[in-house]
Amino acid sequence: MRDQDDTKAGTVDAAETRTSQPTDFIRAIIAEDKKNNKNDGKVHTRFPPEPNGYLHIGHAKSICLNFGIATENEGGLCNLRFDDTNPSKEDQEYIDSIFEDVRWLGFDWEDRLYYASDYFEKLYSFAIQLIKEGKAYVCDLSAEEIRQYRGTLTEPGKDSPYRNRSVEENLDLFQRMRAGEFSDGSRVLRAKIDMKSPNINMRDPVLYRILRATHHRTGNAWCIYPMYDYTHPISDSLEGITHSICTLEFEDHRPLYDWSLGELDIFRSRQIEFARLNLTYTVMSKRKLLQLVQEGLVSSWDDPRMPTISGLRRRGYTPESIRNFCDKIGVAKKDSMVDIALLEHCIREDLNDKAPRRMAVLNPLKVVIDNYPQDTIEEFEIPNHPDNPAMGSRKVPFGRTLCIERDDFMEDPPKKFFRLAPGREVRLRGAYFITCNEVVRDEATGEVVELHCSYDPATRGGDAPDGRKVKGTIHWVCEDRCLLSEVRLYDRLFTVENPGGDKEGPDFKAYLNPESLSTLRACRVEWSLNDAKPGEKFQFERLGYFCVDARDSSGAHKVFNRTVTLRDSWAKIEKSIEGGKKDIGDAREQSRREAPAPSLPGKDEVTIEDFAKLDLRVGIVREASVVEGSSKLIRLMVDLGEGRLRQIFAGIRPGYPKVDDLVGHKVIVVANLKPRQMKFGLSEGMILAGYDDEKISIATFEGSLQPGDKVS
RNA sequence: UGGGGGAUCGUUCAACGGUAGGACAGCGGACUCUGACUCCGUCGAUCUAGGUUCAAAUCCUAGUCCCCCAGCCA
Repeated sequence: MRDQDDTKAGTVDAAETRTSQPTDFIRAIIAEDKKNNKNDGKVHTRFPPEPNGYLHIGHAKSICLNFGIATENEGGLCNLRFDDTNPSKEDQEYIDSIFEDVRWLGFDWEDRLYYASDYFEKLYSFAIQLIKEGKAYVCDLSAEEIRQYRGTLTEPGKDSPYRNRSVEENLDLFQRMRAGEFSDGSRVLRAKIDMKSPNINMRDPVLYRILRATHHRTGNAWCIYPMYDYTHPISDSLEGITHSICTLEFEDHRPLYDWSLGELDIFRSRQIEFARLNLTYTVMSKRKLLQLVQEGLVSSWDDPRMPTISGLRRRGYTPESIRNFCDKIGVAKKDSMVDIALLEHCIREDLNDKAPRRMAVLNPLKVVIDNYPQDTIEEFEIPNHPDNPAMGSRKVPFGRTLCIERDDFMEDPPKKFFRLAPGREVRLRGAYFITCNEVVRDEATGEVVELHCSYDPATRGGDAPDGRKVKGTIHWVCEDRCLLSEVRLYDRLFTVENPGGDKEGPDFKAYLNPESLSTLRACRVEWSLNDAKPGEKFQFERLGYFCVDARDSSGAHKVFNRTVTLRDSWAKIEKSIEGGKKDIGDAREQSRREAPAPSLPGKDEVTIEDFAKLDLRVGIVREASVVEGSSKLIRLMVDLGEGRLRQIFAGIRPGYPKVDDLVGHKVIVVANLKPRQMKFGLSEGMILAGYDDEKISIATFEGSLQPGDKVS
């Protein structure tokens, strides 16, 4: 079994690991109920997955909530119950994965494992009871007819012609449904409630359908299966669930939930709804995740790019980090989209303390230390953690030829580059100072293939006795004493924040990130990693956190998954240089060095820093139309390369009597403006334009710049 | 246009008639044998319009916007 150590966490007390005391409206309700001694002060929750897919981080939120509430309350309990009422979609494989995932997350249902299918017989009896009391009837309408009779959102439904069958006939028919006398879909059992209810769920909802499918637990014992809306409240009630916590979309099912318990006059569980978790740059619906798996867009449910628990586990996430994340996101009723950066923060926070440090070179560049003795290997004792001596140390071999990261050398470096360059001295982490003397390139391609350096023997261990400092420390491995490994670099699965957000327009798969996985097969990693176990986690210094892939590694051949990069302030500097902010950056430095510039009379000044906050982007006008009811506004739909168009209202109609002329123009858009709600709609940006009292014209662009490119 | 929900910094969660606070992200700086970590600083919000009140994110009225519901799925 993999990740044995993590699995042991199965007995942790979630209340103990809680770093703060989050309070939310659900816990407030429960506290209030306890105070009033409702249910004799007992708190009993449940986590009720349907075994038709793998659990994902959204389920983790629910698991942490339900099990968390149980452990926080004296005597509180949380059941695990499979909501297995639809055999056509469910599978034992999913059940097994759910066991593993819940346990791995650190929660324990003890002896309280239940299946809705265990209640089939009781559910049937309750149905008989409803029929006898005239509260349910067998309906012979086809699925299509039921839909028509149901009415619409704005029109009431019509009573089924079978609604007033006698109790005897209903009883007979329902018993024969169970006995298998009727074909699939030919009849259903419905609750008799109110076809005119404004709540569609109350328009005589279906309770049972005929479905000949082999159930993963009950086999072929049944050919009628109860519906969720009927099964769930009764299951909760039978288990004595005091607080039945579910997601927002079930809010308007609550009247039916309450109806079932009320009409049957059994223990009243209370349903409470909260907003499900959405995470940026991923999808969270089981349907979409299943699609990714089935269409081979990812390798499996536990592909490390998946937001599934098993994917996160394989990626190198720890249960603690996920629990902590669930604490931090809170619980509320507002639809929300949590920044995946918060998840990344949580795993960094955890692994920073736990992960031993190692050195690994992903894109090797050969370095020869010319003044180092031939055929000599020495060993450095390097601590496993800079702040925690208790984590010990390991020996790292060093020799005349080394590998360093290609990115750690630049022939013509910009000012802020602190790493190796011709004539520069840097520290090899834990070893020596070296100075680059010569660059060897491939004659044909011009590519740098080797560096010749000299080392200072006096700096052994990494410090210079003369007190001289170096700006940079880089990591390295000994070329003759290292491991050749495969490293998989993962990035976000989608290129847009909300890939499932388009109701019209492209399918979510159109936004898959083609660079979500890059596999490096010629990485040089430090010798000691030879002993690394599947699932074991490390920090590769200066690169990120990595774990040994539990599926594809074998003794000699190791595969490392990058869990998450380290925070990288150099990448930001680099990006700002490339992104065309260079001029502004330099100007910023300049303005700091120089005395304040003389003020311009009569003008309100903004600083260069203020101006730099504007995110100016190239946009292409795709649509333009006049705004009825406004003499000035034109409504523009502008392409900023974001995979959707932005609506922008611009007061430029006086300059553009023929709005169609605007279509196709490249314009400059202030892209990071807070959207403004206008009378005519939301305006998501501004277009730069020039004007005097009479004329107005927008600033347009020629040339090869593309939508979304930066302008400065 | 039926019913059910929801609107607070860029994001997310608080504040329950009495100083709008935290976390993440951003920005700036200090420190550093990881451009990591840590530390310090900083930016930044109550959907709109009225009303009640000494005092409103919170109460009232009227709007606006967003989400969910017409499976014999859950």
